[in-house]
Amino acid sequence: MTFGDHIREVREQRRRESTAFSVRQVAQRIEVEPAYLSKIERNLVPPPSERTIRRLAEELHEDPDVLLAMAGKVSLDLQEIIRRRPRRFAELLRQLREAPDPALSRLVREVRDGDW
Amino acid sequence: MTFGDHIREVREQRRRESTAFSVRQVAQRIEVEPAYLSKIERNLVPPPSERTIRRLAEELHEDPDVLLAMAGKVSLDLQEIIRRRPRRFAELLRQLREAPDPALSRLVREVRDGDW
DNA sequence: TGTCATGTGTACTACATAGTACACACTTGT
DNA sequence: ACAAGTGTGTACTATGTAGTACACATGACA
Repeated sequence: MTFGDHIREVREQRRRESTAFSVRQVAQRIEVEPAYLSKIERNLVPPPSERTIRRLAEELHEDPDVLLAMAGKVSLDLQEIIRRRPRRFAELLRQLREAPDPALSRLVREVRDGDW
Repeated sequence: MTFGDHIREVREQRRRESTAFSVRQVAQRIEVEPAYLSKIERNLVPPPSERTIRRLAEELHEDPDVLLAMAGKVSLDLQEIIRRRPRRFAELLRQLREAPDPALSRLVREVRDGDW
């Protein structure tokens, strides 16, 4: 599923409950032209900038990192973290590339809880 | 120190030993115009593309991830790893943002050795 | 002394990114 | 019936990215 398809689906879903989620109204709140949002949802243009994706995420209660990933992007703050210590983070990420999801999940939890 | 400064320094250093490291010769081997490499080294243009940075890294025996970081970029293969599981990797990286370097280093080692 | 390589200044270009602006046809509530 | 809101087609634009092409002055060296 493309970025545009997903946005359209989520927006329409919100719309069933609230009427305030027309293309025009959402576009106005995230400060882009309605025609542009329409094109995004129909995949007539590439996904928008990180800034616009973040506003969309907030408006639709979606995870910004997931939306960015669907758009083929990585959050600038994550890039910044990597850039500060490129060797260590590059090695860590490449080691974890093929890690099964439960293992990765456990690692995240352990790091969070300080058990390491 | 900027990307350009660093490249100039490393290239000149290699040159003291080998004569094959003039701007022109290196430029030819990495397949860019000499004038362009010259401008890169003097910071007259922004750092080049990932592709060109990788060729420079190989030519000068430098770590590509470090050069990319100096250029304000993150390797596309690392971005790809994050994009495949954005939630987990986003959380992991943000948790490790402030981790002291020895701790990070230990974690990398532990993951590498499978002690986890 | 001529030639050869060197570094660099200037001008230009192709393509991508991230949108805006406006008009139009259709539907819908009153 | 009509005003208001809706989604969208078309045309255009500004800025960034990633370079190329060529000419020129300088220095080395045989």
